[in-house]
Amino acid sequence: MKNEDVMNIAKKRGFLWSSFEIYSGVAGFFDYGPLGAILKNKIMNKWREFYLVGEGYYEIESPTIMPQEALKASGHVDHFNDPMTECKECLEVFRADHIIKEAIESEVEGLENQELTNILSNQQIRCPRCGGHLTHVWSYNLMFQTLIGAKGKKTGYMRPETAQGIFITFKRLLRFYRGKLPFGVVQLGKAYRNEISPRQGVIRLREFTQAEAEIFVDPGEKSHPRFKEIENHVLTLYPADIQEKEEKPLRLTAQEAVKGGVVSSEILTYQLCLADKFMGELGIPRDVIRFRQHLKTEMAHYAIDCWDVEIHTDRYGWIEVIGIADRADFDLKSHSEYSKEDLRVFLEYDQPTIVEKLVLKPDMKKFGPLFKGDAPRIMNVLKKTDPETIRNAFEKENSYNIEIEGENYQLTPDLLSFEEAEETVRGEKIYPHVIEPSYGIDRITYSVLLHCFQQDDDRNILHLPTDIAPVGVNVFPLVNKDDLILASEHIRDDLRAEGIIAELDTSGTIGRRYARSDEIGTPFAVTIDHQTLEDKTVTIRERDSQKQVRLPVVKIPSTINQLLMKKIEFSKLEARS
RNA sequence: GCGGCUGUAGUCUAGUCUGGUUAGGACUUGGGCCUUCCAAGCCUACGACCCGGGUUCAAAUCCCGGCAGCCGCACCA
Repeated sequence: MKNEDVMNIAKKRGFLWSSFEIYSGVAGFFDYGPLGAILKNKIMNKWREFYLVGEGYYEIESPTIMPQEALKASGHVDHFNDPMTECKECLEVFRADHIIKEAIESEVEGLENQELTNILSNQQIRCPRCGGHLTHVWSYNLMFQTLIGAKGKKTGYMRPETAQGIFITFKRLLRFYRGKLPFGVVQLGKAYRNEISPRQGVIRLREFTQAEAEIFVDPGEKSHPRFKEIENHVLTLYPADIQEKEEKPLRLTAQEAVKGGVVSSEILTYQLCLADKFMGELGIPRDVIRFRQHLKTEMAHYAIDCWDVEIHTDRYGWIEVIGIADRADFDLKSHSEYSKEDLRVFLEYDQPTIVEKLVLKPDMKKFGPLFKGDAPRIMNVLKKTDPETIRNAFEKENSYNIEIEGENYQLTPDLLSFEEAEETVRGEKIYPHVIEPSYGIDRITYSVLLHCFQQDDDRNILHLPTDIAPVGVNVFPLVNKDDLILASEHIRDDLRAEGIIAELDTSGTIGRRYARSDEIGTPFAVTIDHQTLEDKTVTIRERDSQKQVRLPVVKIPSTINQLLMKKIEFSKLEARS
């Protein structure tokens, strides 16, 4: 459907409102209204059904404010920081590093703003559009910065993604999973990016909700135990080379995608299928979903393979709603280096292997007195050096020099001896690779509204799947007579007691009530009429078919519940009655 | 961040150019009448000049600034 119609209805009926409206609003922020909040929660809960229940991944919740160090390690402090410059003449804004790179053809990544400013003036680089002078370089950081504590000495940022909370707590998680790969951890929550000029409604938000899973796997074992279950699942794949050739996307089964090397691994393909099934259960039609592989140029340097799940929209074209990446060992390695914590996993071999090894034996009686205070430092370096190198040096030059912080130390054969030793190696420590499906919940919610909405003549219908529709059932007295209203109230209360969100509407005529009910996507309506008072039966009306079935009042709550949970079909009820 | 266009009830809109009485209409919504199945009809009520400043006896209307939206540019690890 059309963006405009959907957004109008979303606004009118309480799904989505732009935030801070009475203060004229702030771009990039949206409120979920009463129905929107339920819908979003139901989508998130369905996600949990897939990943927590289905896959057995546990959920964690970490803070939305993160200290600078953590984001330094993740690369966000440096890479999320764009150096900008403005032309004083035509007022055009540019990325300073891009301009310089083009002008002098050398890499300037990682330079300070002052250095970039100096290069701009020294090299007399001018505005590429009008030749005007450029201003000093300033940083535009896409992270929201804040200060932690009363004295505000510690810099913090609103997290730009939920994933980092999982990587940072990896050691604890590994222990929780008793040290064995593979395992998955998920987090659902808010993330923040201070976009320069967000202008695409709920598609580009400054505060948005992510649902991310981090699946830690053995780098040598990227299969999936349940791949068999999905091997015939057909996906619409749009690989990088096909994009470059400007050809049409491929329709392949999961098995074909793996065998043909289209997707880099079984587990990644499994994740694509899972995402496809998820979108299907949200009522997104097949033909508006495709899986687009990142081009080499757009893929982060550490990623092995990355696929975006894209949904087609009339307004914004194909939009990314899910990113599924093989991030390799980048994050854990980086956090290991910055935090000095060992974030590796011990992988035990099937069979222990015995290796012949040269072992270095320093003669501490001579070593200590000779180097005195420096001895521990030298020992430290020696431990990291391959004994073979040292022995070779001794054979050639009868000495081996090491340099530590400018100081030079000479080691001679009398200080060290070598020994051949047998060592049993039971395994090795490795950084697991990370498979990351990352869902943009707001974009998905928007896509669901967009593609479930339908206009037939004058009738607006939101064809939401029954299990994510905000209101489960509406209860209507056919006409506003006291005894019918009273009976309706009882039925509504019975439905609520069953755990169903049920509403009573007595306003306007019956047709108007059905219309309102359809427009917010309520799958069923129960109508109370004169016959109800005589034989204790009511009708259930199905939103999509507009058909009605008459059932005894006592059966209503359980029947509606089963219909909503998709345990029975409405057409089966029809057949029975 | 830049430029152009725009901003009147929940929605669509008249009025703005050319300043002047109580800002008009339609739909929606609330209440009522009627009504025994899909936005019918009748009565009735609620509801708006984006915000701030300036000019003027007087500003929805003219001017300046801000905010927001749309379009184009730029940005989008």
